[in-house]
Amino acid sequence: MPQPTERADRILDAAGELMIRLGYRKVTVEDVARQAGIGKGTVYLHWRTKEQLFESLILRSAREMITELAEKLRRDPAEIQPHRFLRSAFRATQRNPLLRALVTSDVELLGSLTESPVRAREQDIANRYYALITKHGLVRDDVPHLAYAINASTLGFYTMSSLKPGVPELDDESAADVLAHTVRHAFEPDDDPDPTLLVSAANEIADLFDDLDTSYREWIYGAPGNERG
Amino acid sequence: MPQPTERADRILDAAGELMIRLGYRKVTVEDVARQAGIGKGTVYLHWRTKEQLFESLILRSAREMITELAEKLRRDPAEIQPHRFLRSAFRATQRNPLLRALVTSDVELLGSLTESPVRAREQDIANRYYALITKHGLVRDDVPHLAYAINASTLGFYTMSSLKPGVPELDDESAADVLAHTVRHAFEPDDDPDPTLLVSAANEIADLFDDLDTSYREWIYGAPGNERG
DNA sequence: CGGATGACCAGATTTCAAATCCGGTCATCG
DNA sequence: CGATGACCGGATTTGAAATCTGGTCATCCG
Repeated sequence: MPQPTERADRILDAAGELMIRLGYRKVTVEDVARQAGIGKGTVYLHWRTKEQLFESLILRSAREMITELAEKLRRDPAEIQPHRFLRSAFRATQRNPLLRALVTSDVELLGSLTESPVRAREQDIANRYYALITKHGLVRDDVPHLAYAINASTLGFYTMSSLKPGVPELDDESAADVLAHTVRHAFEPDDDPDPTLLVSAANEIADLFDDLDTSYREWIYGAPGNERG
Repeated sequence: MPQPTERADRILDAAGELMIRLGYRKVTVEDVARQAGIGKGTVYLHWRTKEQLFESLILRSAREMITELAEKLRRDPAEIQPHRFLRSAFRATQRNPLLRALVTSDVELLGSLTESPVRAREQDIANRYYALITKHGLVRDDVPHLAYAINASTLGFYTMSSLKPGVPELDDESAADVLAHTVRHAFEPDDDPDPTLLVSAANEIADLFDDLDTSYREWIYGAPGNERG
């Protein structure tokens, strides 16, 4: 059982570069191995199938994003406010082609990975976040179907460029501002939240993220012998 | 030059039924003719190409929707308020498979029609509506990039079911309510608008819709001899 | 006559079998 | 004992022949 996550990372780097260029379908395991400077068989010492290799790749991106958000949260607890948090999540997603492909269900890039369990996990995190901000009173209490509401009103920002060629494009920064405005007014109470309350809420979700970070790490680098959750 | 829009409508009915069942690509002009009880050549007395026939079909649906919205607007000018108007537009779109396919860029159903000029027209109407509600003070004045904002935060409601299998589905009625809530709080002023102001705004856009109605009618039923805009 | 029709044409699409490719294994090598 | 790539069978691609279909127009009614 090879522990060296360093080699696993090299393989994932190779897979990532090829995937962004060619898409899941057209990348062969042999391509990945060659690009990583190892033999094909070696890839299978880390993952049982091509599919699991690429799921790990996406999960690594998700993990990077979660880590980044957790850090931001600890540095500035006000970041827990929906309009700030969802703005950062949007920016982080837009910056990473793999995550962008994931939320837009980009078949070109993801191929059959569209239905991968990673998506369900992301949704799971989102739901925990919603529960938490609700509990801490960071969203107004007259919003019907909060999870649906936030998901729906947010989703369009991710898919605009691919679905609405008519509307003039907006740079990510501006789009993020618009998203923040929408969330701020549509879902948050009019008054600014109590700062001390922000701290506890921020810590709570940052802790959750740290847990996820660990479990993601396990999944990504876990040797093929270990079964999957 | 055949004037009988009655026959044109029968052809469009046939095309519509087949398109919803099979999608643009798999419907043949001969199928349409047979279903309409006429000869294939007769179809070409009304439209120059298969593509224009199906564009007319979609345009007819768009026209029905516009007519319905204009009526509603005249009956109750308060319908001009963004949250009311966009709610109705959403409901009307969801009810019509063709329009739904149009806003979601459903390739399965639309085939190459995805890039048809109809989409640009729809966007054009939307922009005129935005300009009008802005002029009449029906949206708050601190919203950055209003057109983009409304488009983006609205779009997700249309694409939720196809892009987010994770989130529990919501019936159209409830989803429309959520949409209305979002628009009301994100983009409208806190205070309710002046009723007399609503009337003039409502009339103005209803007039615009009547104009569009006429020009759509021209396009849909115009004989192939007449050139296209 | 003048509107309606369907046989007809060329280009596009589908079919199907042969050729190639690729995910996954495992005997062998260092 | 970890790493490798030749090898296997099922999946995918290829390409040429067969079929289909958008669009035309000579002919046929009313």
